[in-house]
Amino acid sequence: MNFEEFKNCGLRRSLDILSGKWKPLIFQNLFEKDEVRFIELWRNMPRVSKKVLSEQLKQLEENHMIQRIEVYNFPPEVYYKLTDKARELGPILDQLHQWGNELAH
Amino acid sequence: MNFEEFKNCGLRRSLDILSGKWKPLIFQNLFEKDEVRFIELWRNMPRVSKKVLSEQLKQLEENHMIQRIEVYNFPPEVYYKLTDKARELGPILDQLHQWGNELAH
DNA sequence: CGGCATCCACATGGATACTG
DNA sequence: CAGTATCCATGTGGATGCCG
Repeated sequence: MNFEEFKNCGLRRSLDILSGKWKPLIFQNLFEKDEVRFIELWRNMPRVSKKVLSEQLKQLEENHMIQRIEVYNFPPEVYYKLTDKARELGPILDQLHQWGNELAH
Repeated sequence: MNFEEFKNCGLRRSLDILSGKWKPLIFQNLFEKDEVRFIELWRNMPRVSKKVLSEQLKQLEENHMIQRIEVYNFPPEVYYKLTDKARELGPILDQLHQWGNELAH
């Protein structure tokens, strides 16, 4: 594999989608349920600002990993759910999780 | 999974090890052979400076993903090879690669 | 050859306040 | 409630040069 191939290779694309400090935790939260409301997601990761959480969700949406579902209320209600393609990542992330837990530290 | 658990969870650790612009390409090069010499590795990714390549290799070494083998010559010869633990990543990265290639783009 | 030193550009994420 | 706007600190990687 040379550099030009690498730029667009599947591995590079996958890791780019997963890159971001809070992405794995977002995935883990969304795997557990069908839909999760923004505020609930945020309460599960209180160390992140809403700005940053919004950014990461927007990136995941652009990458077709999540679907954004807005209910037109006041106050607003917005839910996020994983796409089918994202759910395929489940078993792979489980393996990474397992492998990482076996590391000495 | 709450935030405190997440900080040290296996998934976060795995992705941290893989994070870095050139890490996947380093892995792919090293998977193909037993040992690879520094200069050969560098020639396979000519868009990266030697400084950056060195940094990424050092991080991988600190994470016990590669072993650094130095031959005391002049000019110096340094080889890198994957550890057994790193080789376990092979099948997982293959799945990520496959999944990434199936994405519409 | 295999680094390291230096300097720099840009991206990422944090803190806070504000708004429809 | 679900964002945006603004400002800022830090980190990551690129460019170049030097050195044993």
